[in-house]
Amino acid sequence: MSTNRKDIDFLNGVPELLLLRLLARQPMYGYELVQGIRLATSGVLEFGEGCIYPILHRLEADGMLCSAREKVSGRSRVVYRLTPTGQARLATSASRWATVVAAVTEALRGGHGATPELG
Amino acid sequence: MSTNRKDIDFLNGVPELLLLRLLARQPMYGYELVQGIRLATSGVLEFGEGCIYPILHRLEADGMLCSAREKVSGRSRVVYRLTPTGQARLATSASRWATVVAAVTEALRGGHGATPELG
DNA sequence: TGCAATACCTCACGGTCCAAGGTATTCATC
DNA sequence: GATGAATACCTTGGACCGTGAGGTATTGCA
Repeated sequence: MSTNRKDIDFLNGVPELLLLRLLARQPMYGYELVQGIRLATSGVLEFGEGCIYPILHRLEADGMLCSAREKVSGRSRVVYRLTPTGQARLATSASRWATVVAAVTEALRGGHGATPELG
Repeated sequence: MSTNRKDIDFLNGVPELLLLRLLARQPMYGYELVQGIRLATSGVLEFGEGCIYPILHRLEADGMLCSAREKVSGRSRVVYRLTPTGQARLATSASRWATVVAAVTEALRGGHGATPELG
């Protein structure tokens, strides 16, 4: 029976990577980042606040980000900035991403040596 | 503290995709698929049996694969084959993968002109 | 005989994302 | 000024995936 399991979406780690990338460009606040990811991917990827906020808190706890309440457009918002540690993390994370993409792409194209003898 | 947590590996759904792809080429048995993924990705990606076997069972339960005990090299092995449903799943899954990769790539390349300095 | 590799399987665990809810403020419309 | 939508932040529960460790049995080699 075909279960009603949702399709796997290949998104493990992607929200964190995109948050780091957006914050490398400029400081932003949480809600703005939720919209920012949608815009940066032309609407293809969209992550809810229940995904984004916990990641922001975790990254800050790990020293990748620092936050500050600031007035933006006359309103108090929690603005996040990338720390040097966070920049390093972005570099390694983006590199890992490229490695995985290259490996999967190679496998999908049906590289040659991929066939151990069945006999 | 920074690094008690393992880095996210971007591998959600990748084992299933690669299994479908390898089986689209030819029938294979479980242990062979474990090695096959390593070979097909030049050793970059490696998934243990604790990852592969459950996926094979689930895909078979969903009608994507069919299995049969067969004699290979004089030994009894569980050989898996891709069904038409599995082939369709491979197509949509590979397409979804390409979409995600394109979207993330777009976001990663997004305007890097300005100084990453505090705004 | 002993040991490694092959071959299949299961389970508990930690981690990630998602859906759904809660609170509070601002803004447009009536 | 009342109403509702959008903004803005947060937490919780659950589903699911991949990992690592374990179990069993067979085969091949020294």
